[in-house]
Amino acid sequence: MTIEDCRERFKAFLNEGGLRVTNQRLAIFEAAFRFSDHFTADELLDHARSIDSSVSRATVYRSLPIMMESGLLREVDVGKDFKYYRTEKGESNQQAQVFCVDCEKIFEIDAPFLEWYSSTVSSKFGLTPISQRLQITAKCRKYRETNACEHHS
Amino acid sequence: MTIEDCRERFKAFLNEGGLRVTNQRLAIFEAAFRFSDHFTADELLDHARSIDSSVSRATVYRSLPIMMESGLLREVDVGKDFKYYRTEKGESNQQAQVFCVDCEKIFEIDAPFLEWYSSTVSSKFGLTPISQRLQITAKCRKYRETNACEHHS
DNA sequence: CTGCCTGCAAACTCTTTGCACGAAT
DNA sequence: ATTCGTGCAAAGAGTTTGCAGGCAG
Repeated sequence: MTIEDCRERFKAFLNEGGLRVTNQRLAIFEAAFRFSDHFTADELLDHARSIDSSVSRATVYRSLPIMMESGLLREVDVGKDFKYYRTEKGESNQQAQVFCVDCEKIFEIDAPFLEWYSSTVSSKFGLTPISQRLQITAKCRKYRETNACEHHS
Repeated sequence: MTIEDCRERFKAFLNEGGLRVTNQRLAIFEAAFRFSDHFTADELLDHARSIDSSVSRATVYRSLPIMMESGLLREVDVGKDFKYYRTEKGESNQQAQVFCVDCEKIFEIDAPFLEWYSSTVSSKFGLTPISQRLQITAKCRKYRETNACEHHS
């Protein structure tokens, strides 16, 4: 999906839900989609303000759930005390994250077995899976030695 | 490992690290090992206080990292704004969690492939895995309908 | 005795919320 | 004209930390 597709989908989602298409919401949308990568709520606020300086922190936090419900945003929890987000442009939903505690980057990889495995396991407990995530925490020796690494997430 | 083994291991860990064996630390240890299941920092505080009423919240929070370093405690993050903990009595470290959003219980299951998979993936990025977790979020239809379920974690 | 440990309370971080004003439909 | 949306500032939750006194070694 192109960003134009996503923007239309976002507007459609707002309309369908009786939600209003405001400049702030659009600015937050644009800011989110300018990240090629994971970002935090704080970083999103910065970028959104560079597009529309009136955007407030509260509106960012109020918009995040909306974008997640629309399926355009995904929350990534790596066990820190804040969350990362990532736009969802229609890729596979069966991904795992490798989070490096040294360079603090997040790498996404395909894990095609995840969904199958989750439903197999859940059904044993009489449960229905909503989502699954495989998260690997790792360290980077190169970064520890040189305080830099060529990784890009 | 029996709880006695674990207690000795804990004391040994403290001694080796030049840390002191205080009544509070022992009370927190005992409290943790009386849980057969996952618990929160708050619940741990309650139980520890029933053993030694002088235990404070601060000491609980200061003890948790120590117990994790000793390998006797594991942190379980289910994406809520607080963390769960679980004592580690020497079982497999290759487990996945199924977290039910309805009854809020956590089910642990063996996932023997996890470690292998993690190191395979991490090495592609030049990283060394520290830990991995597969976490499945699920819903319980029975609980939603009857507000009760017979699950036990 | 020495210095790590402790309880207390305040501080911190990220996130959420109440309120009155402002803007989309 | 209606409502929903917004910014601001304060509240909230869980966790961490500075400090003065306390206890283990």
